[in-house]
Amino acid sequence: MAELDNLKKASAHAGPLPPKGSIPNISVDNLIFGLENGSLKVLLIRHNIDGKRKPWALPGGWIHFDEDLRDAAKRILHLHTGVEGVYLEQLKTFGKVDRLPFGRVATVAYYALVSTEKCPLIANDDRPDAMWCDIHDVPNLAYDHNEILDFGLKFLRHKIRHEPIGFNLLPEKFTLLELQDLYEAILDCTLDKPNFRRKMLKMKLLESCNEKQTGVAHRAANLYRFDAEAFEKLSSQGFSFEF
Amino acid sequence: MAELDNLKKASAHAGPLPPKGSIPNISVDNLIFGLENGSLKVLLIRHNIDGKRKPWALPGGWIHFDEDLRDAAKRILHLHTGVEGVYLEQLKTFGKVDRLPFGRVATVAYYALVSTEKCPLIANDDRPDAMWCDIHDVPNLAYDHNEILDFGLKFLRHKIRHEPIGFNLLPEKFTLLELQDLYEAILDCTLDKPNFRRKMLKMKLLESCNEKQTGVAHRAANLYRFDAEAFEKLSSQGFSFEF
DNA sequence: TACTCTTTTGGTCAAAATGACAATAAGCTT
DNA sequence: AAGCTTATTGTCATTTTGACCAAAAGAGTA
Repeated sequence: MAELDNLKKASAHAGPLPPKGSIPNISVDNLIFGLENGSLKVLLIRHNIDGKRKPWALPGGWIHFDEDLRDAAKRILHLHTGVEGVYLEQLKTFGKVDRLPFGRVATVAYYALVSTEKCPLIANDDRPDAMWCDIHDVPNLAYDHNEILDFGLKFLRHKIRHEPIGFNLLPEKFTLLELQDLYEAILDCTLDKPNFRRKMLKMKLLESCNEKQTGVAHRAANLYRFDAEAFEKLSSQGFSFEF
Repeated sequence: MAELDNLKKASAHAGPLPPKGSIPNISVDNLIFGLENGSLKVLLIRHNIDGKRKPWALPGGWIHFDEDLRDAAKRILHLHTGVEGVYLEQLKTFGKVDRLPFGRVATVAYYALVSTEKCPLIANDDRPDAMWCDIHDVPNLAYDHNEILDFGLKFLRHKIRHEPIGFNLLPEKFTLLELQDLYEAILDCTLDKPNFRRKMLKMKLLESCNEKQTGVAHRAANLYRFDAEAFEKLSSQGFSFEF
């Protein structure tokens, strides 16, 4: 049968194989951005196989036959790092012929923005090493994962100016200064505080919590939360977020 | 061998099979937008198999083992429609478990914007029917192709406001009114002529051809071309296209 | 309590951008 | 030459932006 030839070719590799029940030739990889003390991090893992440490990599793996792509990404992220409850968005599919040394595999990259404090990396004997790595100190990663990261970072910088996604990097309640620090960290620039505040508030996307920051040795700032409902409403009226 | 089980599962379908030399479980589909008389079109094809007409669909197909994703999309587009020389950008990968009635296939969707006059649909005995279909009159398409189209259309509307991609829908030399009509067609709104002109010219992305429009029964407008070089330069300085 | 320190928050002001619209210029047709 | 249509330029009030100043609020300390 002709198909069998193709199938053999598909699995003709000397590296990690897709386990039983998973689709050959496709994988998912997760690019998880986090914010910690005002600097941007990315979540990396390192497999230990037969006592040998593999290079750092994005957490990724194979897709089950009966599983949607995003579900697979979510499962694998949790499996490798213990991170749960993040909303994954598709970034791009990377499919160069030679991106892996074994066989032909296209990988669907997903990304998410989280606040690292809400995402503890829960170690476990079955799990690889995991770390939040500062975006400026990323080592050589496995396969084409540096390329995926570079693409994702550019994407993030563009996207944060045109869509209100930055809020995902912060805890639910945040101060305007925390939000501003986030923009400065991602865009790598400095912004004027009063002007930032004015522009952000005028969009009417922030709802005051009527609560103050605590534990600071100076005037406490007001806390806000992102008003997703207001955003939906405005969007449907043709509003377009800009920063 | 365990892998062979997976491989069989991968090809256990009763529908179109990936031919020998192609990757199972992944395909590409092309979403080609065109502009004709100020209205937005999309390129559709209809296969004839054993004299039976299949439903209209986006032009797509299987990827060769030794072929990059975009190359596959390009080859297949040409194969089915005769359209050549368009720049395809990746849109998104669609991979729901049940998106096809046979087997599990994720499809990487590519899109392009072209001026229809530059893209004649070259018929050929081996080719399916092909047409430029008005965006308002799209019929029920095969599989999840309507979903792909809807996603692509939303994507286009957002993107055209934030990146200078609209120029691809026009011939190399165009008038400001043609450009404005394009924006109005895609965004489905009306714009003020002098203001549109002012804003567009201020961005310094248009280079005058020092030529006039011909064949019109009134004052001929000046022709412009998109200055990609200027755009690159500005972009690298942090400039961000907005409309 | 009074004073200091730090950060939030509320302003001002000139410059630039926008939206609405009037007016002029250019080129074809009759 | 007159009329028609569209291109192009210009005006003006309003809004938004960028730079910067200053008052208000707490927390800690003398």
